[in-house]
Amino acid sequence: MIAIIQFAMRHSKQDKAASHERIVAIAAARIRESGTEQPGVAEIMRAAGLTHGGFYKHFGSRDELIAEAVERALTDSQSRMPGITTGAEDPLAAFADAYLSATHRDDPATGCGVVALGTDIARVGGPAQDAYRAQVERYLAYLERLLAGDDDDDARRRAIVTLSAMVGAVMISRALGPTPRSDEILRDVREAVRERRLLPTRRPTPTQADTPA
Amino acid sequence: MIAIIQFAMRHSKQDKAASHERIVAIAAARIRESGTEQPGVAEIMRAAGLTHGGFYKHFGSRDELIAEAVERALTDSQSRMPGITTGAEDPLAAFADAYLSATHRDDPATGCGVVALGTDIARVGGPAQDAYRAQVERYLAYLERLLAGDDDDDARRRAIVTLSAMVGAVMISRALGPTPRSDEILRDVREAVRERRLLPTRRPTPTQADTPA
DNA sequence: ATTATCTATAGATCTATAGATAATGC
DNA sequence: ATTATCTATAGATCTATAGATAATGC
Repeated sequence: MIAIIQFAMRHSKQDKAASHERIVAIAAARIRESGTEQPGVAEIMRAAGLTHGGFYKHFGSRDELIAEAVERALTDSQSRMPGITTGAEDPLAAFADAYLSATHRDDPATGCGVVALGTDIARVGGPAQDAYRAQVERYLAYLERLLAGDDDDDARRRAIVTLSAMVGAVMISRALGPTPRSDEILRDVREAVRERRLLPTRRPTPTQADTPA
Repeated sequence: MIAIIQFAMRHSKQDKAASHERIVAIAAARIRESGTEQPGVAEIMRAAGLTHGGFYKHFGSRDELIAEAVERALTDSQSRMPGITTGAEDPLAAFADAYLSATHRDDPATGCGVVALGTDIARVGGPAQDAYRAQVERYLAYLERLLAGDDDDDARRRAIVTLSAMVGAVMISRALGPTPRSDEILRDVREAVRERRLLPTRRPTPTQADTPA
């Protein structure tokens, strides 16, 4: 009665590893798009070309997959960093251009996990939160290195302000959708980062307003 | 057999309005804590001192409540703004102090919806997204006003960069939890905003590095 | 009489489990 | 023989609905 076309059902250990990898990769993309709660086991397995019943031979629970997927989502962006910046004349500018692009805004699934999972991570906690902390540290170390070489040693503070502005800009621009205001936000923050005008050395002019109007 | 103590069951129109209000207020808090998907109808109604069955006399669907709750969550923060800044010697500093505080980080339920709902809003869409856009506009207009009066008319761009940094800092600090790094991020961005060192006028010194090391 | 709320439940969906099936690998 | 995957389903949870109950308000 019911004819189900069954193609490519493999059973080797190698194939199991490939299945596991596919499940995690798909989950890592889906949770960046839709959060850690929305995608169900059945949907993820279907997208991996499998049925939901086999899921528990790969993971002890849905939570276990989500933890692994969060880690993957966060290291994903990191692994794409060298391709963006190596060989660039101005690595910071290249990074800002890629991070604060409409492409990044419009495709959270393949983008930075620090933005996409920002509001979910505190609710998940555990190893996923550790992975988040580690990725923030990597970003800060990276930005600090790129921002050093200026005339004072405030690179750490500049890295913090720069990361905050970049992450905030992408989150807000995504929430707005592809509107002119959204483009404007990406562009203004991109230029501020490129021109290194976030937390620059205090201007020498003593005309600082102590009491604002 | 089953004794249920039934207290304060009222039925006036006035009480219905009060119930509606309570449901929305509770939902607005819960979605900032846990996202727009997690809190269920039954849980929200229980928190409002009601049973889940009565819900559909107040709202056509759960989605309808969520839309109203998102709008409430976003205007909530706006309505608390005057109390923070009016009468302050430096309103921008007062705003930065409140926004980039550990208190705000540690209590999303009563905090800014632009941060708390940032990753959810694009998924919800509709009137909720319009409410988000409106709140971003209000923040930008407010910051632009506070940042004007400097020596150039870049206030709009500074408002964009400032809002991005503030929103990003609170989101990241929340994701990290109450750690030293988290405190550091809040503090550094707070000081950068207070000192108006985000996108200040380009320094007059012509020693700008055109070709970075 | 009207209606705000309550109790009870239908229907859908989701996680997790049990047992069957069809490959791999000794 | 082992095991990766499949089919089928139990159990829990959630939205939404139906009908009962107990107030308000004419």
